[in-house]
Amino acid sequence: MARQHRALRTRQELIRSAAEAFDRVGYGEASIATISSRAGVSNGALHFHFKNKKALGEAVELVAAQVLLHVTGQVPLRHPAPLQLLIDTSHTLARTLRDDPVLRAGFGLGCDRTWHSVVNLWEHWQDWVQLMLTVARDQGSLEPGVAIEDAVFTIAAVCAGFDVLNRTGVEWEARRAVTRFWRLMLPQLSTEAAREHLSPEGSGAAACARGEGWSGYRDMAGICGNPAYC
Amino acid sequence: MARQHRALRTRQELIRSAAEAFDRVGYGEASIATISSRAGVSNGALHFHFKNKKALGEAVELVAAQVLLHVTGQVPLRHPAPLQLLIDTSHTLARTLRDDPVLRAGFGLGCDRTWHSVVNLWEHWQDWVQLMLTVARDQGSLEPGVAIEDAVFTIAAVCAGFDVLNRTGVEWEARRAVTRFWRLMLPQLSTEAAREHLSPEGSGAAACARGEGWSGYRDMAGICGNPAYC
Amino acid sequence: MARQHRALRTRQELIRSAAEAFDRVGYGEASIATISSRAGVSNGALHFHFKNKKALGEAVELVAAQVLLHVTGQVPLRHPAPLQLLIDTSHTLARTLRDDPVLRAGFGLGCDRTWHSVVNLWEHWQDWVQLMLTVARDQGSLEPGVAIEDAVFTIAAVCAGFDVLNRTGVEWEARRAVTRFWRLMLPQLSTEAAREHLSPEGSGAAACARGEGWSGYRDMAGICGNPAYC
Amino acid sequence: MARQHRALRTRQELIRSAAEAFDRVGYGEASIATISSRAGVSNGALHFHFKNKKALGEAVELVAAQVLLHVTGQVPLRHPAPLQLLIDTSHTLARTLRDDPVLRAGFGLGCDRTWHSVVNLWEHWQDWVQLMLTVARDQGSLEPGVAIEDAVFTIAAVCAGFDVLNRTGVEWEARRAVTRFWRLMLPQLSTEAAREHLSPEGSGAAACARGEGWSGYRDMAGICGNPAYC
DNA sequence: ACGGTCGGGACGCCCCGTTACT
DNA sequence: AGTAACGGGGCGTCCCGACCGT
Repeated sequence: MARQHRALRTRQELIRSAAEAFDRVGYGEASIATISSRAGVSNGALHFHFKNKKALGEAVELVAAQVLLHVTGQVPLRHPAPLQLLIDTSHTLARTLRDDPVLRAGFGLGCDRTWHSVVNLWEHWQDWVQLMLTVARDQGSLEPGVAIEDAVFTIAAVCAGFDVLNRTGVEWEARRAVTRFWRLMLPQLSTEAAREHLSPEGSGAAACARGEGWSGYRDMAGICGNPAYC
Repeated sequence: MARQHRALRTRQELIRSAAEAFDRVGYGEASIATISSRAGVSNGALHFHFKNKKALGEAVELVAAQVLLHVTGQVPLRHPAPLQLLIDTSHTLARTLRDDPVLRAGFGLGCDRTWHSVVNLWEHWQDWVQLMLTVARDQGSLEPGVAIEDAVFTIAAVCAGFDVLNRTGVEWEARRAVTRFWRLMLPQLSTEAAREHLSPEGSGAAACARGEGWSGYRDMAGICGNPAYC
Repeated sequence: MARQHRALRTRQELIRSAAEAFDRVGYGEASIATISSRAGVSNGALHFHFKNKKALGEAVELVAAQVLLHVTGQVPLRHPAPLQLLIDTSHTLARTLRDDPVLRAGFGLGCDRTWHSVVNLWEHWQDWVQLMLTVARDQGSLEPGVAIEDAVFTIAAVCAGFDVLNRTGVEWEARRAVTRFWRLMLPQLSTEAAREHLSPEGSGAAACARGEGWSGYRDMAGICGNPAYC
Repeated sequence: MARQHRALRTRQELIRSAAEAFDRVGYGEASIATISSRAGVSNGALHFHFKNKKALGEAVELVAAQVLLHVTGQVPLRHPAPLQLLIDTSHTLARTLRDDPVLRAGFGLGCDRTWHSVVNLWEHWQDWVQLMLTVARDQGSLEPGVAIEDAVFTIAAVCAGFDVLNRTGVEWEARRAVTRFWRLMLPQLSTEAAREHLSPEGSGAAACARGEGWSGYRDMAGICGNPAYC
């Protein structure tokens, strides 16, 4: 039992270390020697837990997918303000993307030519955005003139773009960039009536301002409780 | 003289081959053996023209920068319709990005963790967008309510996002995606008066529909005429 | 435990093989592929034990230094006949230099333009000669007229010269050459009284004649017991 | 004719450059690219004059042999003071060895494991020493007790040793070292009568003190007049 | 004749992912 | 779970030749 606990920890450390390495230099350039040493275990230990480098990469992707699911949360089909939820979640995504190496690695692997993804996180995100917009339309808070597909593409692209631009070293505060986007897009998207109850900087702004950022591996530990991945 | 011509050809082939390889598997994973063989020359020839793999990467980036300059063209400070020019150029960029491996490689290197860029194409593009919006504002065709910076960030991010989404394997037609974006954004950006003269699918739509896509290395040959880069 | 024994053997084989290669073609020309194959292990095994070719060279030098220390032995400050000890040791050095590839490689690296030494064996030897002559002077068996420094330089140079001349392919028996030198030099160096107890061909001549040459890697194994070097 | 003159110059530059390179890093490590560039010509030019690297090495060795011949000069069988001539020449050799890269390279190649010599300069020198001692014996200025062979070996070894020790980076002034050696050896070698006319520091000491060192490539140019070598 | 430009292969060193055997 | 070892390439360098100007 105690031993299994230790093994779990080792796997988590390995996944974290791998994610950081993938995020830093990409999948291909990340050496498993570095990964294992940064995780504080030996080469042999890594190959005990993960057959391959590929298996390790898949594990990282799967955990990242879990994290993304955790960010989007359970989608209430009858949410009172779906557009605001969309805004808030986009902010959370940007923040998590900044702070959680695993999630960042997961999205990074998605456009890493060195790696063949098994899950497409951007597609997941895109689907979720589409779902929210559909809910908004049903609920009547979406401006009738806009085509949902147009909005979905645009929103997904912007999020992906922020991520890329982050990687290129351009200096900007992600939070502000997202706010800027919504400020510009919101009037176009929402009906006049709904607009005044929406805040582009996120309704949970206060919480964020208090510094409640990424919650560390506490969450991932929960996710990793799923024996299938860790 | 004839010999110089041959060397020039070799360099161009090398740059093209390198760009394709970088685009396919990223800088780090692209082996120079593959690059040289795909260019139809030997390893020795490659190292005769480029001291390093790094030097090769820099050459690709510089040529890509030239291509981008060629896409954006000379910016006429007194353009009759800057917003339309912005739209058209964004379409051209998307198309070129789809068809020209060198440009694609150039942007790809920008977010390749394996590579340390010397030029930031996204920044160039961002600057150009900002310039156009500023011109539009001066000219009065930009809606007074929007902050230029908000728009710049959004537009740049969308373009980058389209590029990334392309890489992730999501299937969509780039042309349509760009059009979708402008259809959504334009009403917000332009004044009522200017709006009716703007077409989100690009004013040169006819030309594009005729299949006048990327013109091959004819252009690059011209660019490479500059002895500083090739 | 048994594994450590195997690793030790591998390292020893590698050092021996490297020394032979360095001695044969010099540091720069000695390919690590040859070294590892001649040691009966793979390329990877070599790099497991030695980070670099440089590290391998340093190991060879350090082991050679140990061997030299073993040849000079513990210097008894109150030796009954320091001059005879000097003579005997010079013979031993010449013999070991002929038979032990590691020591030969160590001295060879010292004047290999391809290699930057970390220890200077010739300097060590020179210091030891100086020490012996000083002891001889204190003891009164050194002719008062000779300056110690003159003798040190000469003796050191002769030893080095024998080594070089060996390498040039000139055929001569080292033993005889050393004897010739002492026969010529001894009358000048020692006092009349001491002279008749000194034999230029070495006091252990009988042992040498019996063919008790270099003892193989038995000694080196002992030296390599020191975990710092092997 | 003028062209031939130019070609001669090129060959000389090449040989000089090669000698310096060989002396610096040894034959194997000296790249012909470096050699040709340091000579101010292109790779192609080098291969026009010398078929391959080996031919270049042989040329260096032959020129060095010429230089050595120039140092030893014509041996007068009836020299008034052969021992003094020996001393003087050994000093000249040491000085030239210090100053002339070609000669140094020649001797260096002799013990370069990377290179298979075609001429053995040390043997040449050894033969010359033997000749001088024989002349001295005939003339009666050599102490009857010493065996010529003993002396030859010793003297040759000392000279070679000085050269090696120089390479190892031990700091000493060559001139003084040679003097030390003769001061020690001379009383043993020469008859009582001859001894007082011999100076260990060389009879041409004054000239040397005036700084008349190595005469530059003026000599080599003469030597290289021999079309067989250059 | 003399020499420069361009290109071809062959290795050399090092690193990496992976695997047996404890 | 860790130690030791394997084999495959990757990059860079090197020696050389083929071809073309003067």
